[in-house]
Amino acid sequence: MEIHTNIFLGDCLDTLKGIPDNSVDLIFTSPPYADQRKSTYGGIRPEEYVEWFLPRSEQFLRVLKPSGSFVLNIKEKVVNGERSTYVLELIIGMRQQGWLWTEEFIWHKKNSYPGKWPNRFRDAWERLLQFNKDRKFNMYQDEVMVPMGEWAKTRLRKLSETDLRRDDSKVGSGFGKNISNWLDRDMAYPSNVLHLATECSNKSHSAAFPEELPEWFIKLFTQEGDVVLDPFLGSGTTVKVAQRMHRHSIGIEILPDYYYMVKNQLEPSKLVLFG
Amino acid sequence: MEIHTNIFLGDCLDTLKGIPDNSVDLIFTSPPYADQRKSTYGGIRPEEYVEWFLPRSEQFLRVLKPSGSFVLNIKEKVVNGERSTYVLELIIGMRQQGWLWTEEFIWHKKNSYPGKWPNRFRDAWERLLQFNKDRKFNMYQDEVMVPMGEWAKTRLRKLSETDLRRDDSKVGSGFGKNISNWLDRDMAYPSNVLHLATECSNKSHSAAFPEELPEWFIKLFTQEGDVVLDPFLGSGTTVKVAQRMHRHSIGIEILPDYYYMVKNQLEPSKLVLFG
DNA sequence: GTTCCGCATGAATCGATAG
DNA sequence: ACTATCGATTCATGCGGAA
Repeated sequence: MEIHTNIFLGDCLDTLKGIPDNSVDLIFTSPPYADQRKSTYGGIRPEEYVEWFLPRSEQFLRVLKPSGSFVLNIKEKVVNGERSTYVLELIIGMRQQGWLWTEEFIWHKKNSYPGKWPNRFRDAWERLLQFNKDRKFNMYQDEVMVPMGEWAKTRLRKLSETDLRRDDSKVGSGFGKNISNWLDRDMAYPSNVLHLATECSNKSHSAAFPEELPEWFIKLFTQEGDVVLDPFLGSGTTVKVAQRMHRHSIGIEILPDYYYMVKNQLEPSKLVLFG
Repeated sequence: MEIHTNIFLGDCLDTLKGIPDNSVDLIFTSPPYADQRKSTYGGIRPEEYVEWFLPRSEQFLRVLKPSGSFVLNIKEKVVNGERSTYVLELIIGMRQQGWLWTEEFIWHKKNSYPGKWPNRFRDAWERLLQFNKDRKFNMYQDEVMVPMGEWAKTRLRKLSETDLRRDDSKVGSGFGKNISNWLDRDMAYPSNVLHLATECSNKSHSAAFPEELPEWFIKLFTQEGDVVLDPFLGSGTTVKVAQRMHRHSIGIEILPDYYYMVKNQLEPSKLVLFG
């Protein structure tokens, strides 16, 4: 199967108009945060953020399949000693647009940026807002199971005997599905809190998020051959991970520097055999 | 110094009118969440939550000292497959009321309620919203420093003040002192993510939150002799902890059953020497 | 006294069933 | 159609009794 990784140079508001309705399985992105300093990337001011974002999320809504999900990594800045409210207003605005606000995951950054302020601690978490188009959407929970706590080890010893007997009878009837069910007993489903370290800075291009972040949501919300979109590509982490995981992907970036950097780093489209 | 622990039976909207302006150093509370605890509290519906809460938070704003903080423990429930937005609207409404939304702490509940659903993982976190009246407020960061390193996190997370004292008296010479030396060596400031387990099972009266939660914020935002208010007292965790920590406290509870239960559990006002 | 094991129990959420 | 109630699912924790 050939995996297509297409990246575009431009504003996603315009570029997305060339993307058909209902064609994307997962949108994962970390947009430029609102920033006081006009000079930096994007440089949208907090008070303008919602009106800047909503026309774009309208396009996201259009291109997303009804079975797909939109995961938005965002965190409000501190402005004048207060947390800004633009993320709250954004959620409310997107719901009026037709989005369903399904869930808010927390990304707990284990090694957050150090620092000390008189009236504030280090900010060690970010929001991962999950939006959907429809109440029924694809979710492959088994793909992200995690090892259980300590007590499982002692539990398993006792269970194993009856399990084996059950497995034997099942095997006799020709189906071994229960084996994996029981073997998976040391695995549990995760919660809506993710513990990931921020990417170490020994890489030349510091990304906004570690590869584990898009990887987790790509596993959770897509299968191989599905289409992943990142409309604010940045350093390209999302499409790199998508390509590695055998998902088609579309990336859009407004800044030429980032665009060409990502383009050079990506492997060319190629045949990928799997099965 | 005598520590006063006053609890009132009634709706805080009315009861607070007897409390003077600018007289409270910390408000820590966990109001009944929308549609939760219906059997006991009647259950405020999500659509009515903001208009129910705002008149009360107006009183909170009045009684809080300019140097004080208001910490609100809350989490929105899922309604018809979506997260409700009443908490977001509440934040926006309180800012219009004059509150500053200084920070949002995350309480990561390591032992969240179990369950499996096709489109959702277990909810393992709650919000701890910090509001202030003024940009300058009291914050005693050194009081909540934590040991550094992985080993320290697991070993000492639960080491409360009483535990430390017990170690000292038990060993007398060597071990306790080693621990405290080691404690002093590399302490770090915490972040805005708190890891605490919920209290469950066989405690005499299960509280909505563990004692560590009010304890942490009482340490952070007050000194001995300051005044702590919990306008939705519930099982009384906040005032019990405040009393133990030598802070004056005011608790208000609308349900007679809870009120009398807490009243019976509290130690009578007494002379407390500290220095 | 320790360590180990069993068990109850949560600020949950969904889907089906009933008025 | 819209609301209220109920059963099923599931995992970390702390207590109490047992080895």
